[in-house]
Amino acid sequence: MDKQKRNTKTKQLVMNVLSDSDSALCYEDFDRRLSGKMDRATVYRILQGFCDEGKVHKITVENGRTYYALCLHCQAKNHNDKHLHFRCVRCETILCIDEPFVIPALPAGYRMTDIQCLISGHCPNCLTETGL
Amino acid sequence: MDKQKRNTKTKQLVMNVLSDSDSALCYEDFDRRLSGKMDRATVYRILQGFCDEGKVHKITVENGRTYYALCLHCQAKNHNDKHLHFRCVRCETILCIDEPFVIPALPAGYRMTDIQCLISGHCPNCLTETGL
DNA sequence: TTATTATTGTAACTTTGTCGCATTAATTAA
DNA sequence: TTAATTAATGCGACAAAGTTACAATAATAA
Repeated sequence: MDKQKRNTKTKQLVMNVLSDSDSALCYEDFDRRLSGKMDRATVYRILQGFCDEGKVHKITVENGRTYYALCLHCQAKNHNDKHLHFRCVRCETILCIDEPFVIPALPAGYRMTDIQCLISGHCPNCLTETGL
Repeated sequence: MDKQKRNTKTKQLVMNVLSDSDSALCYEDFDRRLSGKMDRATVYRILQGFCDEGKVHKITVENGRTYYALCLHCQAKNHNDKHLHFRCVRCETILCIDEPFVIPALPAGYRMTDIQCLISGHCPNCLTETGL
């Protein structure tokens, strides 16, 4: 029997932050946007809850931080599959690339349940700004 | 002017641990295999040095840990490209898949410099053991 | 053998994230 | 509307990952 969830003010606030952003956010981002008014443990718990519900997905980045993004296009059932993420090495923005991509084949004997693909590089904005 | 590197005993020990393993290792693994005799900061510094030299590459995993693996097949120049890694969710082994894979295309305006692709699932050994 | 300086160990520190527990508040029943 | 139930929150303590400053040590070159 699952615990039933409650629709609290804090959850709404976190969800608003997610909705208002077009890129993935790490804890620091949430803390800043919530003006430090919400406890760290609460933020993490709420985000983890959203992940468990399939509303949000996690992106683990080389800087050791975890980023969270709303699952808009992949809300359906297999929201764990086919995630392609992009990280700009200049402005450090992390975002979801919504275009489908070819999932790499594994050698015989392996079974895939999830795939995380993170491409680093320059986003369009930083490319123009640096003139690369 | 780059600092010149020195070939120290500690570096050799760390390199031996890497060579003796057929999977990627996290700090905890190094510490265990080195019997806790080497300082944490030293281990991290040496591993970071190997990464900078292109001998080793990093894999960042959802558990928040960083794994390190010898760059055997991709030793050449563009060792950052085309990495496909596999993580067994049962035995927690992380390894490099040496087969080439199709690098996903980015939308126009983006430039890729690196790609990290981590596939989670069951490895052949755990598949047989669990009878899945 | 000596001088130079890269490397190491130590300790302190930062950041990320988790956990137990008392308190608060959302929901349900009365 | 009020009272009862229990999910959710805030707090504090904690653990793990990783970094940094600095003094001591040890490769390398002279």
